[in-house]
Amino acid sequence: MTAKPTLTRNQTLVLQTLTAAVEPLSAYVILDRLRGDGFRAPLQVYRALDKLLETGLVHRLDSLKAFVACSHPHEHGGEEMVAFAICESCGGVWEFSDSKIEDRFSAWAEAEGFLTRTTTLEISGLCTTCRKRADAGEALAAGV
Amino acid sequence: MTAKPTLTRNQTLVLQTLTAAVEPLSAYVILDRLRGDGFRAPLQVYRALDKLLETGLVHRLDSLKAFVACSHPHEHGGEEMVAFAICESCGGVWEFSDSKIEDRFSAWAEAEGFLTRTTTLEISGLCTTCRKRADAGEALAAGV
DNA sequence: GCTCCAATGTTATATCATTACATTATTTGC
DNA sequence: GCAAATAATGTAATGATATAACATTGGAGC
Repeated sequence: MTAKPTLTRNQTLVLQTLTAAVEPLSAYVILDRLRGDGFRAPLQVYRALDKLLETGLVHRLDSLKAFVACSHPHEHGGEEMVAFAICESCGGVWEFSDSKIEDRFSAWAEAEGFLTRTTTLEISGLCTTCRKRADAGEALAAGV
Repeated sequence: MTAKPTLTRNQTLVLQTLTAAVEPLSAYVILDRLRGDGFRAPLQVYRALDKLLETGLVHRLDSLKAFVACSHPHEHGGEEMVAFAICESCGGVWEFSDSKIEDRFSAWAEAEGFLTRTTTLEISGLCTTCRKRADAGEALAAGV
């Protein structure tokens, strides 16, 4: 909805840093990676993040206290309910949305008269790759 | 599943504090409320919380960095996927679960080979009471 | 009593986030 | 263009949340 939000220098740098990273990054890690670009204080990162979160270009993973670039190529700033799967082993994040999930939350909210503003939907565990590796490791440890 | 976990003194005190509170409490607020009972350091609270979280008697609301006593009278320590609605205005929390939501997350996980360990499902907004109050306030402000 | 292990106490520190205020850029109206 | 208004930035200090490390205590089982 927000039509092409032109980003400032700091916002661009923060977004680039997140986009280049494979894992979610904490604000302080972002800060460290941008010291070469003149960043000196956490607030520079947090302020850029605030704007990026507003426009939906970045998401905050509450369960990790970390940030990721939005992987949805399509719309930004929308109201779509988005969920994340986070691998505890490799740190990978999968962003997905499911209209049925959204429907059920909406149904609950409507029944209760609750007006939903923001959502935090995160599941943590092991991704398929790490799960297989863990299984192999356990098998080895068990002497199989 | 965990059959009647006998709580220690500190765990009991922390749980009582959370149960008595109407809103979620941060660890440091819990600490302050228990100073009269001899609590002196954050770790005393966090350690008690760790155990209470393990057994499912308490939940952590990641989006608030705060803790609430579990309102489910039935089973504890179970694997049930539980969701929370949090009112940004009054601080109230509603705990609910929906097997359809659970099913959809499970379906996604199964399709991706993801092994779910923990979930964070939180929606924030306005509860029905606060929403009505807000509407009334706006109407007033608009001079209606 | 002794041993083992879980729980506790205590200090220090790590990590995450915001307040407050001064300064610089950018836009807007004229 | 130019001044006023607004948004973004810089900087220092502080607040809020969480954990590490290590010493001590308290029971359960023998």
